[in-house]
Amino acid sequence: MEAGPRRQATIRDVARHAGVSVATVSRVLNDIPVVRSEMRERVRDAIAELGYRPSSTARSLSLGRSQAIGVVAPFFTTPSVVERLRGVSQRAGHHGYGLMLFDVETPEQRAGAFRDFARLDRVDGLLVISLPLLDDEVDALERDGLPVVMIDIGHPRVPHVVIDDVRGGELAVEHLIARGHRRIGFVGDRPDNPFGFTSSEHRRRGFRRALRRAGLRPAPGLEVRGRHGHAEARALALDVLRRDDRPTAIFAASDTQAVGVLEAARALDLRVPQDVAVIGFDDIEAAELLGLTTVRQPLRESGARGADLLLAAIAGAAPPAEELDALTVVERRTT
Amino acid sequence: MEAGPRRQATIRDVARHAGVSVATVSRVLNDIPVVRSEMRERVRDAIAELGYRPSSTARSLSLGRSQAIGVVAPFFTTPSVVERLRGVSQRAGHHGYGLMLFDVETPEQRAGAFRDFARLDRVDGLLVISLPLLDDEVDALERDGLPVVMIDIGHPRVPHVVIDDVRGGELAVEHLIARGHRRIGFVGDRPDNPFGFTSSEHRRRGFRRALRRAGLRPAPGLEVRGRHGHAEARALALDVLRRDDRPTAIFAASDTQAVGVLEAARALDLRVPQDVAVIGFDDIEAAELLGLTTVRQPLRESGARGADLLLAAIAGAAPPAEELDALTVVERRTT
DNA sequence: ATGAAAGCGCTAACAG
DNA sequence: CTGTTAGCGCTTTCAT
Repeated sequence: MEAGPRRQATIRDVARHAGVSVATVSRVLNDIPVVRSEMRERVRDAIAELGYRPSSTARSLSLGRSQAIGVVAPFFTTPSVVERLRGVSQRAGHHGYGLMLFDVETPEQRAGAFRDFARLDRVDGLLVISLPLLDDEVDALERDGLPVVMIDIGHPRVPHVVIDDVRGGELAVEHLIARGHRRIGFVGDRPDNPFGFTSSEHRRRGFRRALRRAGLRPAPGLEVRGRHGHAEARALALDVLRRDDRPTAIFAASDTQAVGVLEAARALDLRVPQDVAVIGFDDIEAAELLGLTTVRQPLRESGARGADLLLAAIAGAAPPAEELDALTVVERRTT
Repeated sequence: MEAGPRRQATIRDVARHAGVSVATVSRVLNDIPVVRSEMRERVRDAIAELGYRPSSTARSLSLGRSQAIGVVAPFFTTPSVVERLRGVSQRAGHHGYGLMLFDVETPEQRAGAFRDFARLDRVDGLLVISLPLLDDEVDALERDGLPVVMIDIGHPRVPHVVIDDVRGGELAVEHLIARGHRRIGFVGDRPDNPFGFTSSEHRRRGFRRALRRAGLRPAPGLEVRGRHGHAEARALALDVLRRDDRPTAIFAASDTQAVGVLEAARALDLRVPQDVAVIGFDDIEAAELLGLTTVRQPLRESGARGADLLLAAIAGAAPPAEELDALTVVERRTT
């Protein structure tokens, strides 16, 4: 039952066991071709017999890099982050990099994640998803020489991959207008949200622009904003849908919020899309399941691109800012 | 523009700058009370002026531990994993542990994740979610003295946290029977799935037991199994729902599969729950959004408990196997 | 082609 | 209370 305290074999044990020097073992480990094949064999055998596994911590210290990247994001408050993470994971894994997660669920944690010295140094670079970076933070990161790439939100001094949220908002509204809607509501995040998310406001700008361009004027009461989340969106939508001048369609700044709108419609016994049409934004997994029409943004790809940029930055390049332009309306059953 | 190659300050720089020894700096860093407050001040100032951040890699090497735990799981194929991860993240963060992710999306990756020597040593323990461990793997892990805890699936020699899936299957079917259903179908995973998931079969056992107990006999054609995923489940459900002896209710072994059943029902213009009732398992986030009746298992809590057990194991304890028993049917709109 | 030895940055005896 | 120093396990000159 007792797992005897059998110390892990070290490179020295292997060297001794194989009757060679540690340098030789290291060379074998790193596939450095100079080693005679006979030696190589001896070392390989010793490794197998001892069940030796190199210590990546020691390796990191010696090399000055860790082969891991950190990902800072609100993983569980924002479903789209998980989707992006898929892309990140795929690319990072492909290049032999490990993934260290820093979940940020509250504004306090947010500050902590960047200040957390103890943790930050064990990654070779940082990927920041959906969270804006303050100038001080960028200063600090630059001072430390830690490569950073942002996804879904930009900063003038940081390479990032974003989409054109304003255009996305336009697309959504153009879709509704094309279907004959003239009184269109909007449900989104409040501009002063604690994390500083900005995409909702950009999408609202697109919403307004599309209305204006179509000769429509946004009715003030039909635009509502609140905390992110489907429950909050539900409450907001309830208000809007109870008005006398109830909109015939609602654009929600995210699929999560669109779900809230759908819930509100059901609560009021309104049929979707006959009584009220709904379009969301993102195309998270649940959107397909719910049959939600939405503006699709390439979530997985944004993660993949972000990871690639970061890897390039770690390798010494100075990656550019990128704008992904694959926004499309995915029409399903809610419009 | 050039981020001048300003080398990171080390503990020695701080010591020099403050006119003390590295040992003293180390003591200040680790809050060891013996240091005179005057010294402490000097050190603190030096740290601030130099913008010094301790290297956790060096610390890990010296200490022999990394303050991080690894999580191995099929993160993106199984939505419930993400939910469990919330619990893990919360507890790990609470105890100052970092999280290293090892995503396993294919059976090949699966083998790799456990063999990946280079990565495994940088965590103090391993949490394995929803993936069975082979005896050899457990041997290897024990030999290396790496603490492991499993979630959602057990192994005789590994502490784990599971639920009673058989009982869960019973609950689902009892719920349907209580609503008058007598011809009940089942959609689940095939027993020989590539990852070796087992919960579906256990739930099926519960399904059968409940039928038997109610004096009903399972009609062979109404029980179907295939690859995991909603698309596959949809196809399977389509077959079942097209039969002459179409069931009046279907128990899906997971919410993901229940979604497929719902899609099939819609494709055939069957009303839910009038023409066919559907109950799932897990209570993932989408279940609420879809109004899916389901057997709720405490996903977040399983993650939290697993993390706590692992932390205890790392601290030297020998944690037990645990069975969470908070299974309940959450009735929504599909039954 | 191989080995000896000097780090990488930190912790923890041990001395004083 | 503070400093000296020997590791932690690996990589990498520099010799040979």
